[in-house]
Amino acid sequence: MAAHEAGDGAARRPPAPPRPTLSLPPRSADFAAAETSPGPLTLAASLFPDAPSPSFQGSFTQLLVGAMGSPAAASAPPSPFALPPCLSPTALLGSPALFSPTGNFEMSHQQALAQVTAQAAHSPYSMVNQADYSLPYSSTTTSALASHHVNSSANVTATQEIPTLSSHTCNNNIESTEASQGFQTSAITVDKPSDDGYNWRKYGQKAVKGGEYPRSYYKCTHSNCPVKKKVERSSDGQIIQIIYRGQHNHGRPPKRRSKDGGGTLNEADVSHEKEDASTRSEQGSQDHSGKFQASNDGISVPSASRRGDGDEKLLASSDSEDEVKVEGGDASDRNTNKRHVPAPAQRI
DNA sequence: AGCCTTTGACCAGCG
DNA sequence: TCGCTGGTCAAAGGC
Repeated sequence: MAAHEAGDGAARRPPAPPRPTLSLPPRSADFAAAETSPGPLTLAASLFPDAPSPSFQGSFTQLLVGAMGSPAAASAPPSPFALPPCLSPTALLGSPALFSPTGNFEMSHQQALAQVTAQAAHSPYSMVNQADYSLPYSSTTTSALASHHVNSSANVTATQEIPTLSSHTCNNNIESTEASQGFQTSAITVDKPSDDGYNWRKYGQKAVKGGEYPRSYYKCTHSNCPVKKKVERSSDGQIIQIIYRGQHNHGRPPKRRSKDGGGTLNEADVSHEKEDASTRSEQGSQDHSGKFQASNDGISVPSASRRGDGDEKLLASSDSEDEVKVEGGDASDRNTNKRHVPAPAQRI
């Protein structure tokens, strides 16, 4: 491999042809919608018109921050709970059980943890049964979530793709409250960051955050589909964070990989396909009326070195694009070092 | 043959 | 203005 690497650099780049796809305004056009959309709290409020926005917002933010395990949350009630995919903010929002009629959370973090972990246990995000989920969380992310559920911060920060969540599944699962139940934490890590039903092409990898976590960049291979995702892995290859950007402008393609028993669309696929269609149209309106944008770096990455370290920024910051962030693992000790290049990401 | 991964370089935003 | 950092490109190779 060194062969092509050697001559890869400057010779590959002729001097100056502007990159067609990159000659976009800052924050590429893919995410243009994000910039014109209201922030997360706006949507939150729109989802819960009955909820007095101030208290709701505060609670919502606290939940997010608490879930993220960010420094800001450290001073909050102990909140070592992890949000599994199903409990993305939107899922939470869509889960009336989590809210009092007044819009306040009625759950403690511990309660939430119980539900969360229960969902993780029941979640289909497993290597065994990787039924397609609308929200493309990786099985390995789930593994990370599960294995770290006690003391980790699994972040689910959602913006625009949230409507593709299979909230019905989540809500069903949320009924199960046995946190200790069935944590078959498969430590299996696959190179495919997530078999979410969509096809992804990796277009880049970079060591970020001091090189602790190699981040991989994926694009949806569907033509004209703007969706991208970033996948961060821990040194042991486990996915610790997935960040989705944009919306799929197409349905889930028929499964091609038969690795996990696929090959044909199973029932879940079909149902999600339908759901996708419906949620997409829903998204369309949502994009205009209010984009869920709880995600921002300040929240999702508990780091003192991140730009923006105040609660206010956590609340107000909305400069991130359409992102759905899934984070697993223990982030408590991240971001401490300056860049150092670790051993290359392990191939699994 | 076509698709995907790898990987160093380039580019832009930000402090 | 400069350096750092994150995001992306695109050739080469693999499957």
